[in-house]
Amino acid sequence: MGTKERHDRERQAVTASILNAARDLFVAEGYQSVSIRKIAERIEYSPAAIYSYFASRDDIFLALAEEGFHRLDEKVRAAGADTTTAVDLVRARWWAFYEFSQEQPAYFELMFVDRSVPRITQQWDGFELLQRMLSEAVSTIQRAIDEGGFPTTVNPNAAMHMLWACLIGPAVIGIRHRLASGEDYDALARDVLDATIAGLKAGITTSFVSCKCPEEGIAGAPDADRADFARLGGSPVPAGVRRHES
Amino acid sequence: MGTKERHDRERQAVTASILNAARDLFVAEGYQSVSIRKIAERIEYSPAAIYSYFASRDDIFLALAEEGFHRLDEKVRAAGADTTTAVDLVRARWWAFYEFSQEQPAYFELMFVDRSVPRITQQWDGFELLQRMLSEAVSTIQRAIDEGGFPTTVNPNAAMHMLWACLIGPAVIGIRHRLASGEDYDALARDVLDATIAGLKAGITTSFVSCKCPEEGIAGAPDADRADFARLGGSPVPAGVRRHES
DNA sequence: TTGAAGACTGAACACTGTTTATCTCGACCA
DNA sequence: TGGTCGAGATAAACAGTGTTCAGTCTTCAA
Repeated sequence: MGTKERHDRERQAVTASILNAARDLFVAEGYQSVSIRKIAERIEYSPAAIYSYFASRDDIFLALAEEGFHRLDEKVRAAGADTTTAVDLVRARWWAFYEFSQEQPAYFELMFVDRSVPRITQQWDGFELLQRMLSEAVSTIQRAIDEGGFPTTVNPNAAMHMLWACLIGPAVIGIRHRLASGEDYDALARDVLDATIAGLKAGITTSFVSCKCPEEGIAGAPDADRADFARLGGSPVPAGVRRHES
Repeated sequence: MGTKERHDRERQAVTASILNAARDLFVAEGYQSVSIRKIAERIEYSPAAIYSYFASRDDIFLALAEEGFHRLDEKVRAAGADTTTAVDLVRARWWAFYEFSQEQPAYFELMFVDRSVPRITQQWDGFELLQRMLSEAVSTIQRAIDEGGFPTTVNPNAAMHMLWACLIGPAVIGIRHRLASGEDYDALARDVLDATIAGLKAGITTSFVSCKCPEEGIAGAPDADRADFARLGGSPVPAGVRRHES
């Protein structure tokens, strides 16, 4: 009885067409101007039909954010193939992270900058990928420490978070065109990356510690129910964001 | 004939009440949820009335952004009074920048993170203040170089941009709650600031150069008419943002 | 053949920023 | 004092938004 299978295939096809339409609009005009009605028009369905595939507009963006993490992962993995030292690999991969922000500003915005959209929790489909990307980044730094590129006093997890935090700045500045015309965005990002790596090499004492046991962290957090387990790409569901709730 | 003066005073009073209402909503709920109708309700005017005081919703936010730069300026000036070295003063003032982002997230968002809102050009009222803040930040770094806290190879303007860029990351991560619960936002920001300062002390070669003559920069830029002279807080007017233009 | 389940739609609700025609009222001049 | 002019405020409308819901229509199993 292949009817159910066919049904599932059809549902998947429509789901994919919604995501395709959303992605087209989103890459072309930025995600703020992607509306349910525009998507509906593209796929030749009524706006209401979309709500039997995605619970809300944000859920469409959540799916696109997952796609974004896949794209970022691919780009980062491809970077630094020609490097010899682990420190150079760290540099090349985090430079790729910055490049991604400028090549795919709409994705980057969704994944790291914008409010409320990617509600990334342990339940989220892309959570495992995210965890893998993070641990990969940490282990590359660990290799650099083992090779002697970074001092042994460097905490690889803190260093990973620092590189990430440092490069979000130049990325946001680039996406939002916050420099004077004539000033070089890439040069600023390069300087920031160099300074951070130099700072790590200089062996600063870091105070950032990551919570190894999320359950404990959640239980101990003051706003445990809201905070859930947001990480890097994710934010908790802000209270009162859904307009039509009350 | 005091009628004109009284008229002007009344206009100013209504303008102020619009800004007060906008600020109240904006600090309480974030600026995304500030609507013309909500402001109108607060000041007991019709929504349309607001348009004889501000040309658009964004112009209200532009005024609030200017206010934000004043607040930031005050906070930064007050910081580091107890420091002895210029490097410590640099650290204290940029730490104040980060603190401002967490204490006044709505202002910070408006000033540095969000799209399209602060269209800050040379014509803008707050431009002079911004220029003064920037040159103050640069000269503090220059003092640190003169004192021997930073190597003489450090370009103070590049260093200022680097510190700014580095701290925007932790600020955005904090505003958007992008860490796992249990992880310490302030610790991450502190580590980033320490690493950047350590990197500067280590004497990296910067490639960022600032355009000293904005006119030339504008003329030379590919999209000169759109780019104008956006700086730090500012972004050019994005094409087609105003919905009712065409 | 019937009934249930699912997909889809049109219309509506409650919003948003902004524009326009209209009206009111105070100030000025004759 | 009476008339006129203009600034300021408004109601209503326009075009858009996300979302919900009652109803229709198709498909499929019993």
